[in-house]
Amino acid sequence: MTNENNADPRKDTTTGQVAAGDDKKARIYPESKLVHEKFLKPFNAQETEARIYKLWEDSGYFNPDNLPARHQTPYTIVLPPPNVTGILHMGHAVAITLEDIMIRYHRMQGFKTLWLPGTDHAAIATQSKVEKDISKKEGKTRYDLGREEMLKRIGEFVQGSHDTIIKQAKTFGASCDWSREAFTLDDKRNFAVRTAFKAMYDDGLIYRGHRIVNWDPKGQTTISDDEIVYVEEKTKFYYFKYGPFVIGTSRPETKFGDKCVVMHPDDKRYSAYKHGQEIELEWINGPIKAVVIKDEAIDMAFGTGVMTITPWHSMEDFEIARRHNLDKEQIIDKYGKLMPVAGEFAGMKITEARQKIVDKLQAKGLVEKVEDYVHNVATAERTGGMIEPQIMNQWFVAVNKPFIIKHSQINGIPAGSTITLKDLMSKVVLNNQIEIIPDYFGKTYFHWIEKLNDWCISRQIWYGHRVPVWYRNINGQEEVYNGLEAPIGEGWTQDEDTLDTWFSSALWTFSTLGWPEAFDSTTGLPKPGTDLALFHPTQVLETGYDILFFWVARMILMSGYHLGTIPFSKIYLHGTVRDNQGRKFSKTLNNGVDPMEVSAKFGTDAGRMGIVIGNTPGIDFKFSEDKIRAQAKFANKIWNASRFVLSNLDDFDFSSTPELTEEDQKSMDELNTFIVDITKDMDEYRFYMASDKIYNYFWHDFADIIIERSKTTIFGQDDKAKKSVQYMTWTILTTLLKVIHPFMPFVTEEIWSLLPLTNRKLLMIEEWPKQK
RNA sequence: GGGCGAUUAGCUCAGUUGGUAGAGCAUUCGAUUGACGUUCGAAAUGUCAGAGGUUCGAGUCCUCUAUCGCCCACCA
Repeated sequence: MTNENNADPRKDTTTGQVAAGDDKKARIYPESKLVHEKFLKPFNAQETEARIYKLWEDSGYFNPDNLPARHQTPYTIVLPPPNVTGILHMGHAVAITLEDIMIRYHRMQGFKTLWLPGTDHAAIATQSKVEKDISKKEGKTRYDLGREEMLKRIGEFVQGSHDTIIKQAKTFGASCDWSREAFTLDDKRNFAVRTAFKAMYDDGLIYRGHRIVNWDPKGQTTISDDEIVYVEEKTKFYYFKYGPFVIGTSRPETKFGDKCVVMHPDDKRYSAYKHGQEIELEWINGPIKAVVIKDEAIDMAFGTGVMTITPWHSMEDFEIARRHNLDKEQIIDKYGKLMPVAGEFAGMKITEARQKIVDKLQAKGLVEKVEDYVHNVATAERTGGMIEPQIMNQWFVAVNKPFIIKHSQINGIPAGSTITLKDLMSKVVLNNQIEIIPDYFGKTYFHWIEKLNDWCISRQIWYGHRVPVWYRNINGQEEVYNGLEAPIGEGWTQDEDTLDTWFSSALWTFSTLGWPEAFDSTTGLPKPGTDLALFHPTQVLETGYDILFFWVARMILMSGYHLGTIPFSKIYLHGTVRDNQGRKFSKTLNNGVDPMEVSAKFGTDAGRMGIVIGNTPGIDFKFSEDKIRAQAKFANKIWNASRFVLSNLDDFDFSSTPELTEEDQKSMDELNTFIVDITKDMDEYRFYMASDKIYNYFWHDFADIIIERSKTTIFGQDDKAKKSVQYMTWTILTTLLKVIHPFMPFVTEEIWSLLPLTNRKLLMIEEWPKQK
């Protein structure tokens, strides 16, 4: 990382920062009135940033309500709420930078900009993090502590994470309206969740089903299909003699309850066996009776073309059993141990039982052969636990069930029409009401929707929104009640489960803007004058492509259903930030980079610019210190060029408009062309390109050519030409400071504050340069 | 198995509707006591993964192939 060729001992080769206490520069421009003494040293980001951020915060302009009158048209972004599981990493820094660029640009363009911040309680992720910490430090489980104490501990942890996150975001220059900050688990959001749940329950779109779900024995909770991560596993594939058949399996431990042997109806090898025929055979714990089932789901080419089924613990088997109305028996309990049906193996963990079962079958002469086998096993994203499908009572969102939409402003979906949630999700992207950047992610999106099954939303953890359903049992008759509040009467108990964290984040674009209070259910429109009416739908949703399904799609679902609108008109997807070798940042590799360190070392402006240039939407971005270091130099270049321009304006009349020389006029025309070009890039969300052009134009056109050339005139005798060049350099400098500001807000605002301006405003609310 | 993306200078990547190949970092040579301790000028390095096609013209559009990466999927 260090530059070994650099022999200058005064220079810190790691950061490029100049050692303090050297006043050499103080002698160069003692006579220039306009050059503030701060300019006598290189730009000092560390001294500047906190002070400038305070200036912005104190101005109140982060809050759209305080912006000057010219700001009328709303422009809204909701910050993807970071999980309160830890501190922000460079991926968050990219998001914050891009969103801040969008917000600052539009604020300068005169929009009424709202960037609404918040944090996400991240249910499972947070609870399992705190559980791990407690287990490590105190050797206790959540059951030792109990629900109340556990939630208290999580609350304390969350407060700490939250404060760090906010501090980090501010350090990175985020111009969020902190007065509107929200949390996915605060009271207002909880009310929004209960309201949303009830509406969908009443419409039959949320239902309780006794269905097969993804059970995580480690986390002791269900998870949704999207929270599964497939991990390649090398294991054995066993062939067992099963009466007259040979069956293949990778999971001998599930085979106790298998009383059905299934084959394809067209499989000629087994045409002698008829559907429904009973066969007596010797099995693990003695003789059993098995029924022959013919089903087209069987792949004749795989294994022997015959399999037994375990409907309780396999999605596919469950479906086969459902089709033929077969018994379903539980073999494995929720702790991953064998049930009494396993006989002598009961109570054993499946991992240890497997080999013992195979040994027994071997002893009975029932093992045909064993092969090596590589397959993908389902694990839980957060805990890493091996998913064990189980049949359970859980809550689901029905995505394929037709319902009548009450209110709709969505193109092609009139109010009162019958649709499904799936239709809702695909239509708005299909008809371009929502634009995805880059557009090819639309294909991925549709692909996902096509395969989408009902969304399991209940979780058996404690941290989260409690399922707003109450039960009571009177004379063996179960009553179920769903409402905004607990029912009146004796004997009701609330559902123990909590909701998937994405259920509350799916409401984020409108739960943060005053929904449901701000929504008029009679007209189907937001009540006039409310945040909801003003700022929703939002303009852009900027996030990583990795949560397109988890979050983005579900926001579209919820906004469409509850408000009859799109939640945002653009989706900007940034890539994953990787290290300079292209590896993901991870705790095990210990290659993480803390944005705070980047700011401390190179300055926030450099950090922001270095992660924006060349960061194409949808494409993974490699982080490198070299890129940041180059931009730290750029910040100083802006600083020095500003000093030079200022130092030659002592005798300039700022209220004058001198006649320009042909050459200076040409520079002004080129500036205009540049502004036109950049503005187009900004409007079309090509920040990776705009930033690169800005860097090049400032350094290699303005500094290297225009300023260099101006020196002859500045130090020459032609007074008219000098006035012209002074005007031209001053105009280009002030124009460029505005253009750079969204990208590098601190250094530009600091310079702006040192300029001899009349009618001084903060640069952050100056007008974006007009193109001629 | 299905889908998506990438492949451009030594490294990291831009290249917007097709019009003479670009930047940063690294390298080499030179300059630099009137903005720049973080400066300037110049140089070198590319059959734009490969093959075919469309076109007056292709890094860019189409087809196929290769390699790498990612996402999705209940093959027991």
